[in-house]
Amino acid sequence: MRQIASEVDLQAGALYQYTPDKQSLLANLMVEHLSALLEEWEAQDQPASPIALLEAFTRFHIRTHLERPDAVFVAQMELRNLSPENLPKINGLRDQYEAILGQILERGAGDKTFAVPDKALATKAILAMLTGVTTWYREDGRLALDRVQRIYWNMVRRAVGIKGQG
Amino acid sequence: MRQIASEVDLQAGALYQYTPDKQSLLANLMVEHLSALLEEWEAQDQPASPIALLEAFTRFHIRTHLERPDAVFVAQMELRNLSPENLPKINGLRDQYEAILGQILERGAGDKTFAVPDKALATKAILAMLTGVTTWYREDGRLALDRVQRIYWNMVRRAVGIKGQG
DNA sequence: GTCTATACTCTGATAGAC
DNA sequence: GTCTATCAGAGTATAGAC
Repeated sequence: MRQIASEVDLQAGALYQYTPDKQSLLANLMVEHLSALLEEWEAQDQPASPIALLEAFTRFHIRTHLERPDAVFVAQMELRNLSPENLPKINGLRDQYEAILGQILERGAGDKTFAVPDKALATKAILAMLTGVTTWYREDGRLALDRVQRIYWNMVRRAVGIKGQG
Repeated sequence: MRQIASEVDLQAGALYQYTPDKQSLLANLMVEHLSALLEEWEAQDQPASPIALLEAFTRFHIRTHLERPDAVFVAQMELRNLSPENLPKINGLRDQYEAILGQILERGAGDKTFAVPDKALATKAILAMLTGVTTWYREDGRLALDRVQRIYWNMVRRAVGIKGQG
């Protein structure tokens, strides 16, 4: 709390005007992060075809996660510090987000565009792969965002068994 | 330290017979974890063909990581708590491990068995995908290890552009 | 090699003045 | 709404007895 206060040029005690305690602060950060992702996806143009939709989601996930490295870091590293009261709420939001990809895979598998033997597992695998960009991406690195998105989309596309283009 | 001591039925002070301080304890845990992975891979039978080698690595990574969930958790979550002296050593070991997969992709790309546009990126993407199993796998869950290995291998195989089998 | 006791520091949170 | 001052507890680590 003292470190946070110092970042905003306050004394630690003054923070308690803005949060009842540290746990609420953490939980709210995570709720806002996940809610923002969900809302931003909803607000986006969503293509009709499963392939275009999967590509849109892939690019969306990479872009949004690289835009907020701090929030992503907190959401990943501080899960274990959520109280038993707050954990279910955050897990619910994570499940909602995961369900977006799950449903895309479902649709693509339904009309035989994708070949995924286990949709739940493929969902988790793809999300882990995509979220992984946040661990190595540097804005001043050798790869521009669009190039990263292309390369990952190429792997996702092949992982779900879409034919063509090698 | 008090929690650790209690787990082994000691008082906190007694732990300092076994480690000079907490930071060394953490660093040693990580070094041993990563070294064990490297040694275990070296000791394994290593197929000659890139495809068989990639499958062997995929199954190896999943199996070993599911065998030591605690070590994997610590290695992922406590990186940020390594001192500037210890961080480079651990990063070096991580790089060594990553290089195993990197070289496999290199070989497969060299003889045109794989089609990977960016080897460094594919390495990171595949590792993130595979390591992700530790976040959801439960021993009493619906999927046996071998089934998980098969499904992931199927996705890895396709992600690197190996033809056939859908 | 383990214990008890303790030094010292840091932490989250509260009280009361302004 | 922010400050100073402070509390109670926990943290790592050390000292000295056994």
